[in-house]
Amino acid sequence: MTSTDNLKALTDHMRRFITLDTAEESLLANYIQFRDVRNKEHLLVSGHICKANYFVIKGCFRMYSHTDSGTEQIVQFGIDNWWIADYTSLDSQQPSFFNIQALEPGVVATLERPAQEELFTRIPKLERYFRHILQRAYAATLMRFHYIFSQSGEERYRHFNSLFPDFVQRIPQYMLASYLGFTPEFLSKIRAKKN
Amino acid sequence: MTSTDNLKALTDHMRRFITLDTAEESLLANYIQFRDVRNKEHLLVSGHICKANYFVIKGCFRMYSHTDSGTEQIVQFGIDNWWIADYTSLDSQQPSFFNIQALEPGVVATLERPAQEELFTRIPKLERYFRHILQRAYAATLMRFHYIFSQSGEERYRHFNSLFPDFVQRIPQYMLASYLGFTPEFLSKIRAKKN
DNA sequence: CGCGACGTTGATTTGCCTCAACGATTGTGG
DNA sequence: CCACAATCGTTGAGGCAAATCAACGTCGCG
Repeated sequence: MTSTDNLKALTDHMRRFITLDTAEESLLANYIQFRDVRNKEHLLVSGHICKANYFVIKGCFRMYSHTDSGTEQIVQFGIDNWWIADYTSLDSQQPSFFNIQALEPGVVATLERPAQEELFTRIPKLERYFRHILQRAYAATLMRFHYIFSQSGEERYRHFNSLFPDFVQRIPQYMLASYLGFTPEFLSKIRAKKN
Repeated sequence: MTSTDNLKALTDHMRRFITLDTAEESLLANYIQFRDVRNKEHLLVSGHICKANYFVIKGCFRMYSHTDSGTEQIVQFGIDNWWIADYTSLDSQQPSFFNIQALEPGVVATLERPAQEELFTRIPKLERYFRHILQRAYAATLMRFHYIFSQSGEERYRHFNSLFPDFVQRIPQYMLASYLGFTPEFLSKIRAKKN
Protein backbone atom coordinates (compact mmCIF):
# COMPACT_ATOMS: atom_id res chain seq x y z
CA MET A 1 0.00 0.00 0.00
CA THR A 2 1.46 3.34 -0.99
CA SER A 3 0.53 6.57 0.73
CA THR A 4 -1.43 7.45 -2.40
CA ASP A 5 -3.50 4.29 -2.03
CA ASN A 6 -4.19 5.16 1.58
CA LEU A 7 -5.35 8.64 0.69
CA LYS A 8 -7.53 7.19 -2.01
CA ALA A 9 -9.21 4.83 0.46
CA LEU A 10 -10.17 7.81 2.58
CA THR A 11 -11.30 10.10 -0.23
CA ASP A 12 -13.26 7.31 -1.87
CA HIS A 13 -15.16 6.94 1.35
CA MET A 14 -15.75 10.67 1.61
CA ARG A 15 -17.10 10.74 -1.93
CA ARG A 16 -19.90 8.43 -0.85
CA PHE A 17 -21.35 11.43 0.98
CA ILE A 18 -19.85 14.60 -0.49
CA THR A 19 -18.07 15.77 -3.63
CA LEU A 20 -14.35 16.46 -3.41
CA ASP A 21 -12.24 18.05 -6.12
CA THR A 22 -8.56 17.25 -6.50
CA ALA A 23 -7.50 20.53 -4.90
CA GLU A 24 -9.46 19.69 -1.77
CA GLU A 25 -8.08 16.18 -1.85
CA SER A 26 -4.50 17.39 -1.77
CA LEU A 27 -5.34 19.97 0.86
CA LEU A 28 -6.78 17.19 2.97
CA ALA A 29 -3.53 15.25 2.61
CA ASN A 30 -1.72 18.01 4.48
CA TYR A 31 -3.82 17.44 7.56
CA ILE A 32 -3.73 13.66 7.67
CA GLN A 33 -1.00 11.29 8.78
CA PHE A 34 -1.00 7.66 7.81
CA ARG A 35 0.23 5.20 10.33
CA ASP A 36 1.00 1.52 10.39
CA VAL A 37 -0.38 -0.09 13.51
CA ARG A 38 1.02 -3.28 14.98
CA ASN A 39 -1.12 -6.06 16.35
CA LYS A 40 -2.32 -5.27 19.90
CA GLU A 41 -1.07 -1.69 19.68
CA HIS A 42 -3.21 0.90 21.47
CA LEU A 43 -4.38 4.05 19.72
CA LEU A 44 -5.91 5.23 22.97
CA VAL A 45 -5.56 4.21 26.62
CA SER A 46 -8.27 5.15 29.10
CA GLY A 47 -7.28 8.03 31.34
CA HIS A 48 -5.33 9.61 28.52
CA ILE A 49 -6.68 12.34 26.30
CA CYS A 50 -7.96 11.29 22.90
CA LYS A 51 -5.77 13.27 20.53
CA ALA A 52 -7.16 12.24 17.19
CA ASN A 53 -9.97 10.77 15.18
CA TYR A 54 -8.85 7.59 13.39
CA PHE A 55 -10.02 6.26 10.04
CA VAL A 56 -9.40 2.54 9.63
CA ILE A 57 -7.91 1.90 6.19
CA LYS A 58 -6.98 -1.65 6.95
CA GLY A 59 -7.26 -3.81 10.04
CA CYS A 60 -9.61 -4.35 12.93
CA PHE A 61 -9.91 -2.42 16.17
CA ARG A 62 -11.85 -2.71 19.39
CA MET A 63 -13.05 0.06 21.66
CA TYR A 64 -13.42 -1.19 25.22
CA SER A 65 -13.81 -0.09 28.82
CA HIS A 66 -12.77 -1.55 32.15
CA THR A 67 -15.60 -2.73 34.39
CA ASP A 68 -15.60 -2.46 38.17
CA SER A 69 -15.00 -6.19 38.39
CA GLY A 70 -11.79 -5.81 36.44
CA THR A 71 -12.85 -7.30 33.12
CA GLU A 72 -12.78 -5.61 29.75
CA GLN A 73 -16.05 -4.70 28.03
CA ILE A 74 -16.05 -4.17 24.26
CA VAL A 75 -18.51 -1.49 23.21
CA GLN A 76 -17.58 -1.13 19.55
CA PHE A 77 -15.53 -2.67 16.78
CA GLY A 78 -13.95 -0.65 14.00
CA ILE A 79 -12.97 -2.18 10.69
CA ASP A 80 -12.15 -0.90 7.22
CA ASN A 81 -13.83 2.43 6.43
CA TRP A 82 -14.86 3.18 9.99
CA TRP A 83 -13.91 6.23 12.01
CA ILE A 84 -13.09 5.47 15.60
CA ALA A 85 -12.40 7.75 18.57
CA ASP A 86 -13.61 8.54 22.07
CA TYR A 87 -15.61 11.54 20.92
CA THR A 88 -16.30 12.73 24.44
CA SER A 89 -12.60 12.94 25.18
CA LEU A 90 -11.75 14.24 21.73
CA ASP A 91 -14.28 17.02 22.07
CA SER A 92 -13.59 18.04 25.66
CA GLN A 93 -9.91 17.13 25.78
CA GLN A 94 -10.57 15.46 29.10
CA PRO A 95 -9.25 11.99 30.03
CA SER A 96 -10.93 9.25 28.03
CA PHE A 97 -13.06 6.50 29.46
CA PHE A 98 -12.42 4.02 26.66
CA ASN A 99 -9.44 2.22 25.15
CA ILE A 100 -8.86 1.62 21.45
CA GLN A 101 -6.67 -1.29 20.44
CA ALA A 102 -5.69 -3.03 17.21
CA LEU A 103 -6.72 -6.68 16.91
CA GLU A 104 -4.47 -7.27 13.91
CA PRO A 105 -1.82 -5.29 12.04
CA GLY A 106 -3.41 -2.39 10.20
CA VAL A 107 -3.22 1.08 8.74
CA VAL A 108 -5.09 4.14 9.98
CA ALA A 109 -5.45 7.72 8.84
CA THR A 110 -4.89 10.00 11.80
CA LEU A 111 -6.74 13.28 11.98
CA GLU A 112 -5.54 15.12 15.04
CA ARG A 113 -7.93 17.43 16.78
CA PRO A 114 -6.33 20.78 15.91
CA ALA A 115 -5.93 19.57 12.33
CA GLN A 116 -9.57 18.53 12.22
CA GLU A 117 -10.74 21.93 13.43
CA GLU A 118 -8.58 23.77 10.92
CA LEU A 119 -9.61 21.41 8.17
CA PHE A 120 -13.27 22.13 8.84
CA THR A 121 -12.68 25.84 8.28
CA ARG A 122 -10.85 25.10 5.03
CA ILE A 123 -13.31 22.50 3.71
CA PRO A 124 -16.61 23.13 5.47
CA LYS A 125 -18.41 20.34 3.66
CA LEU A 126 -16.36 17.87 5.66
CA GLU A 127 -18.70 18.77 8.51
CA ARG A 128 -21.40 17.28 6.34
CA TYR A 129 -19.36 14.16 5.77
CA PHE A 130 -18.86 13.62 9.48
CA ARG A 131 -22.46 14.43 10.20
CA HIS A 132 -23.42 11.53 7.95
CA ILE A 133 -20.84 9.23 9.52
CA LEU A 134 -22.06 9.97 13.02
CA GLN A 135 -25.69 9.78 12.01
CA ARG A 136 -25.14 6.26 10.72
CA ALA A 137 -23.13 5.23 13.74
CA TYR A 138 -25.81 6.56 16.09
CA ALA A 139 -28.64 4.91 14.17
CA ALA A 140 -26.73 1.62 14.23
CA THR A 141 -26.34 1.74 18.01
CA LEU A 142 -30.08 2.25 18.45
CA MET A 143 -30.72 -0.86 16.39
CA ARG A 144 -28.20 -2.64 18.56
CA PHE A 145 -30.17 -1.74 21.69
CA HIS A 146 -33.22 -3.26 20.09
CA TYR A 147 -31.42 -6.53 19.47
CA ILE A 148 -29.75 -6.65 22.87
CA PHE A 149 -33.03 -6.33 24.70
CA SER A 150 -35.30 -8.33 22.44
CA GLN A 151 -33.14 -11.37 21.75
CA SER A 152 -31.56 -14.09 23.88
CA GLY A 153 -27.81 -14.53 23.90
CA GLU A 154 -28.04 -17.38 21.44
CA GLU A 155 -30.27 -15.41 19.11
CA ARG A 156 -27.90 -12.44 19.22
CA TYR A 157 -24.98 -14.66 18.33
CA ARG A 158 -26.75 -16.35 15.42
CA HIS A 159 -28.06 -13.05 14.14
CA PHE A 160 -24.66 -11.37 14.31
CA ASN A 161 -23.10 -14.40 12.69
CA SER A 162 -25.52 -14.29 9.79
CA LEU A 163 -24.95 -10.56 9.28
CA PHE A 164 -21.14 -10.65 9.50
CA PRO A 165 -19.98 -14.24 8.90
CA ASP A 166 -16.50 -13.23 7.72
CA PHE A 167 -15.97 -10.71 10.50
CA VAL A 168 -16.64 -13.38 13.13
CA GLN A 169 -13.73 -15.37 11.75
CA ARG A 170 -11.37 -12.43 12.22
CA ILE A 171 -11.68 -12.00 15.97
CA PRO A 172 -11.18 -14.22 19.01
CA GLN A 173 -14.40 -15.68 20.34
CA TYR A 174 -14.06 -14.17 23.77
CA MET A 175 -14.09 -10.71 22.21
CA LEU A 176 -17.23 -11.44 20.28
CA ALA A 177 -18.78 -12.72 23.50
CA SER A 178 -17.85 -9.48 25.24
CA TYR A 179 -19.36 -7.39 22.44
CA LEU A 180 -22.57 -9.43 22.45
CA GLY A 181 -22.83 -9.16 26.21
CA PHE A 182 -22.21 -12.66 27.53
CA THR A 183 -19.35 -14.90 28.65
CA PRO A 184 -16.90 -16.83 26.46
CA GLU A 185 -18.05 -20.07 28.12
CA PHE A 186 -21.61 -19.42 27.08
CA LEU A 187 -20.59 -18.72 23.49
CA SER A 188 -18.66 -21.97 23.46
CA LYS A 189 -21.76 -23.85 24.58
CA ILE A 190 -23.91 -22.24 21.90
CA ARG A 191 -21.44 -23.32 19.24
CA ALA A 192 -21.34 -26.85 20.62
CA LYS A 193 -25.07 -27.29 20.12
CA LYS A 194 -25.01 -27.35 16.34
CA ASN A 195 -23.64 -25.58 13.34
CA MET B 1 -45.30 30.04 24.96
CA THR B 2 -45.28 32.24 21.90
CA SER B 3 -43.78 31.19 18.61
CA THR B 4 -40.94 33.62 19.33
CA ASP B 5 -40.18 31.82 22.58
CA ASN B 6 -40.13 28.52 20.73
CA LEU B 7 -37.72 29.83 18.14
CA LYS B 8 -35.54 31.21 20.89
CA ALA B 9 -35.38 27.82 22.62
CA LEU B 10 -34.04 26.31 19.41
CA THR B 11 -31.59 29.07 18.52
CA ASP B 12 -30.30 29.23 22.09
CA HIS B 13 -29.47 25.58 21.79
CA MET B 14 -27.78 26.08 18.45
CA ARG B 15 -25.67 28.87 19.89
CA ARG B 16 -24.12 26.39 22.29
CA PHE B 17 -22.26 25.00 19.29
CA ILE B 18 -22.24 27.62 16.55
CA THR B 19 -22.74 31.36 16.11
CA LEU B 20 -25.95 32.56 14.51
CA ASP B 21 -26.72 36.12 13.47
CA THR B 22 -30.26 37.46 13.45
CA ALA B 23 -30.54 37.18 9.67
CA GLU B 24 -29.77 33.48 9.86
CA GLU B 25 -32.15 33.12 12.74
CA SER B 26 -35.05 34.53 10.77
CA LEU B 27 -34.06 32.49 7.73
CA LEU B 28 -34.18 29.42 9.91
CA ALA B 29 -37.67 30.34 11.02
CA ASN B 30 -38.89 29.91 7.43
CA TYR B 31 -37.89 26.27 7.43
CA ILE B 32 -39.23 25.26 10.81
CA GLN B 33 -42.77 24.55 11.95
CA PHE B 34 -43.73 24.52 15.60
CA ARG B 35 -46.26 22.02 16.70
CA ASP B 36 -48.17 21.29 19.86
CA VAL B 37 -48.20 17.60 20.60
CA ARG B 38 -50.89 15.91 22.67
CA ASN B 39 -50.15 13.26 25.24
CA LYS B 40 -49.65 9.83 23.63
CA GLU B 41 -49.56 11.34 20.14
CA HIS B 42 -47.20 9.66 17.69
CA LEU B 43 -44.68 11.66 15.68
CA LEU B 44 -43.67 8.50 13.86
CA VAL B 45 -45.19 5.04 13.49
CA SER B 46 -43.01 2.12 12.42
CA GLY B 47 -43.51 1.14 8.82
CA HIS B 48 -44.12 4.74 7.86
CA ILE B 49 -41.44 7.01 6.45
CA CYS B 50 -39.79 9.41 8.86
CA LYS B 51 -40.59 12.78 7.33
CA ALA B 52 -38.85 15.11 9.73
CA ASN B 53 -36.28 15.65 12.42
CA TYR B 54 -37.91 16.85 15.65
CA PHE B 55 -36.46 19.18 18.26
CA VAL B 56 -38.15 18.83 21.64
CA ILE B 57 -38.89 22.28 23.03
CA LYS B 58 -41.07 20.98 25.80
CA GLY B 59 -42.26 17.57 26.79
CA CYS B 60 -40.99 14.01 26.86
CA PHE B 61 -40.87 11.44 24.09
CA ARG B 62 -39.98 7.80 23.73
CA MET B 63 -38.51 6.04 20.71
CA TYR B 64 -39.44 2.36 20.72
CA SER B 65 -39.58 -0.76 18.61
CA HIS B 66 -41.80 -3.82 18.56
CA THR B 67 -40.12 -7.08 19.54
CA ASP B 68 -40.94 -10.46 18.01
CA SER B 69 -42.76 -11.42 21.18
CA GLY B 70 -45.11 -8.48 20.73
CA THR B 71 -43.84 -6.18 23.47
CA GLU B 72 -42.54 -2.65 23.07
CA GLN B 73 -38.84 -1.95 23.60
CA ILE B 74 -37.77 1.62 24.39
CA VAL B 75 -34.39 2.44 22.89
CA GLN B 76 -34.25 6.17 23.59
CA PHE B 77 -35.97 8.98 25.44
CA GLY B 78 -36.07 12.55 24.17
CA ILE B 79 -36.68 15.49 26.45
CA ASP B 80 -36.18 19.24 26.24
CA ASN B 81 -33.37 20.25 23.87
CA TRP B 82 -33.04 16.86 22.23
CA TRP B 83 -33.39 16.11 18.54
CA ILE B 84 -35.25 12.91 17.84
CA ALA B 85 -35.85 11.01 14.59
CA ASP B 86 -35.34 7.63 12.99
CA TYR B 87 -32.25 8.76 11.11
CA THR B 88 -32.08 5.64 9.00
CA SER B 89 -35.56 6.23 7.68
CA LEU B 90 -35.09 9.98 7.47
CA ASP B 91 -31.94 9.54 5.42
CA SER B 92 -33.10 6.75 3.12
CA GLN B 93 -36.81 7.62 3.03
CA GLN B 94 -37.52 3.95 3.59
CA PRO B 95 -40.09 2.68 6.13
CA SER B 96 -38.97 3.26 9.69
CA PHE B 97 -38.26 0.56 12.22
CA PHE B 98 -39.00 2.70 15.27
CA ASN B 99 -41.95 4.60 16.70
CA ILE B 100 -41.79 8.00 18.37
CA GLN B 101 -44.51 8.92 20.85
CA ALA B 102 -45.19 11.75 23.29
CA LEU B 103 -45.36 10.76 26.97
CA GLU B 104 -46.88 14.08 27.98
CA PRO B 105 -48.22 17.15 26.19
CA GLY B 106 -45.37 19.03 24.54
CA VAL B 107 -44.06 21.29 21.82
CA VAL B 108 -41.65 20.33 19.05
CA ALA B 109 -39.89 22.15 16.26
CA THR B 110 -40.36 20.20 13.05
CA LEU B 111 -37.64 20.25 10.43
CA GLU B 112 -38.86 18.31 7.44
CA ARG B 113 -36.35 16.52 5.32
CA PRO B 114 -36.51 18.68 2.17
CA ALA B 115 -36.42 21.77 4.39
CA GLN B 116 -33.39 20.41 6.24
CA GLU B 117 -31.51 19.77 3.01
CA GLU B 118 -32.27 23.23 1.65
CA LEU B 119 -31.45 24.81 4.98
CA PHE B 120 -28.03 23.17 4.99
CA THR B 121 -27.21 24.79 1.65
CA ARG B 122 -28.35 28.17 2.96
CA ILE B 123 -26.66 27.93 6.36
CA PRO B 124 -23.84 25.40 5.99
CA LYS B 125 -22.67 25.77 9.57
CA LEU B 126 -25.84 23.99 10.66
CA GLU B 127 -24.09 20.88 9.41
CA ARG B 128 -21.59 21.57 12.16
CA TYR B 129 -24.33 21.97 14.72
CA PHE B 130 -25.86 18.62 13.84
CA ARG B 131 -22.46 16.99 13.72
CA HIS B 132 -22.01 18.01 17.35
CA ILE B 133 -25.48 16.84 18.30
CA LEU B 134 -24.97 13.44 16.74
CA GLN B 135 -21.46 13.12 18.13
CA ARG B 136 -22.82 13.59 21.63
CA ALA B 137 -25.71 11.24 21.07
CA TYR B 138 -23.40 8.56 19.70
CA ALA B 139 -20.90 8.96 22.53
CA ALA B 140 -23.73 8.71 25.06
CA THR B 141 -24.95 5.42 23.59
CA LEU B 142 -21.47 3.92 23.85
CA MET B 143 -21.40 4.80 27.54
CA ARG B 144 -24.81 3.19 27.81
CA PHE B 145 -23.45 -0.06 26.39
CA HIS B 146 -20.78 0.01 29.05
CA TYR B 147 -23.35 0.31 31.81
CA ILE B 148 -25.73 -2.26 30.35
CA PHE B 149 -23.06 -4.93 30.19
CA SER B 150 -21.09 -4.13 33.32
CA GLN B 151 -23.91 -3.58 35.81
CA SER B 152 -26.75 -5.70 37.15
CA GLY B 153 -30.32 -4.58 36.67
CA GLU B 154 -30.45 -3.19 40.17
CA GLU B 155 -27.21 -1.28 39.70
CA ARG B 156 -28.43 0.16 36.41
CA TYR B 157 -31.61 1.38 38.06
CA ARG B 158 -29.85 3.00 41.01
CA HIS B 159 -27.27 4.56 38.76
CA PHE B 160 -29.86 5.97 36.37
CA ASN B 161 -31.88 7.19 39.31
CA SER B 162 -28.92 9.05 40.76
CA LEU B 163 -28.11 10.66 37.42
CA PHE B 164 -31.66 11.70 36.53
CA PRO B 165 -33.77 11.71 39.71
CA ASP B 166 -36.30 14.21 38.37
CA PHE B 167 -36.67 12.49 35.01
CA VAL B 168 -37.54 9.20 36.70
CA GLN B 169 -40.52 10.92 38.29
CA ARG B 170 -41.83 12.02 34.90
CA ILE B 171 -42.30 8.62 33.32
CA PRO B 172 -44.22 5.44 34.20
CA GLN B 173 -42.07 2.79 35.83
CA TYR B 174 -42.75 0.18 33.20
CA MET B 175 -41.21 2.47 30.59
CA LEU B 176 -38.10 2.99 32.66
CA ALA B 177 -37.89 -0.78 33.09
CA SER B 178 -38.10 -1.23 29.32
CA TYR B 179 -35.37 1.35 28.72
CA LEU B 180 -33.11 -0.24 31.32
CA GLY B 181 -33.70 -3.68 29.86
CA PHE B 182 -35.73 -5.58 32.44
CA THR B 183 -39.34 -6.21 33.44
CA PRO B 184 -41.67 -3.89 35.39
CA GLU B 185 -42.07 -6.60 38.04
CA PHE B 186 -38.35 -6.71 38.61
CA LEU B 187 -38.17 -2.92 38.97
CA SER B 188 -40.97 -3.09 41.49
CA LYS B 189 -39.02 -5.62 43.52
CA ILE B 190 -35.89 -3.48 43.48
CA ARG B 191 -37.85 -0.54 44.82
CA ALA B 192 -39.42 -2.67 47.53
CA LYS B 193 -36.02 -3.57 48.93
CA LYS B 194 -35.11 -0.08 50.13
CA ASN B 195 -35.02 3.48 48.98
C1' DC C 1 10.34 -27.09 24.26
C1' DG C 2 7.44 -24.96 27.51
C1' DC C 3 4.56 -21.31 28.61
C1' DG C 4 0.64 -18.45 28.02
C1' DA C 5 -3.50 -17.48 25.51
C1' DC C 6 -7.64 -19.40 24.01
C1' DG C 7 -11.41 -22.61 23.76
C1' DT C 8 -14.20 -26.45 25.79
C1' DT C 9 -16.93 -28.97 29.06
C1' DG C 10 -19.43 -29.96 33.31
C1' DA C 11 -21.44 -28.90 37.98
C1' DT C 12 -23.55 -25.58 40.48
C1' DT C 13 -25.59 -21.17 41.43
C1' DT C 14 -28.22 -17.00 40.65
C1' DG C 15 -30.38 -12.95 38.62
C1' DC C 16 -34.15 -12.14 36.40
C1' DC C 17 -38.36 -13.74 33.86
C1' DT C 18 -42.96 -15.68 33.62
C1' DC C 19 -47.33 -16.14 35.17
C1' DA C 20 -50.99 -15.14 38.08
C1' DA C 21 -53.54 -12.71 41.47
C1' DC C 22 -54.49 -8.68 43.67
C1' DG C 23 -54.66 -3.25 45.17
C1' DA C 24 -54.59 1.49 43.84
C1' DT C 25 -55.39 5.10 40.84
C1' DT C 26 -57.23 7.33 36.90
C1' DG C 27 -60.41 8.53 33.66
C1' DT C 28 -64.63 7.97 31.27
C1' DG C 29 -69.38 7.43 29.99
C1' DG C 30 -74.07 6.99 31.64
C1' DC D 1 -71.42 12.35 40.41
C1' DC D 2 -70.96 7.75 40.69
C1' DA D 3 -69.88 3.04 38.61
C1' DC D 4 -66.99 0.68 36.09
C1' DA D 5 -63.12 -0.38 33.25
C1' DA D 6 -58.59 0.27 32.06
C1' DT D 7 -54.03 1.22 33.40
C1' DC D 8 -50.35 0.82 36.47
C1' DG D 9 -47.81 -0.95 40.34
C1' DT D 10 -47.07 -4.75 43.79
C1' DT D 11 -46.27 -9.35 45.53
C1' DG D 12 -45.30 -14.27 45.46
C1' DA D 13 -44.22 -18.98 43.48
C1' DG D 14 -41.77 -21.38 40.29
C1' DG D 15 -38.66 -21.82 36.35
C1' DC D 16 -35.03 -20.89 33.14
C1' DA D 17 -31.15 -18.56 30.79
C1' DA D 18 -26.83 -17.46 31.60
C1' DA D 19 -23.01 -16.66 35.11
C1' DT D 20 -19.53 -18.61 37.93
C1' DC D 21 -15.97 -21.64 39.03
C1' DA D 22 -12.89 -25.14 38.02
C1' DA D 23 -10.48 -28.46 35.34
C1' DC D 24 -8.63 -29.77 31.18
C1' DG D 25 -7.10 -29.78 26.04
C1' DT D 26 -4.82 -27.45 22.35
C1' DC D 27 -2.47 -24.49 19.71
C1' DG D 28 0.88 -20.86 18.50
C1' DC D 29 4.83 -18.57 19.59
C1' DG D 30 9.01 -16.74 21.98
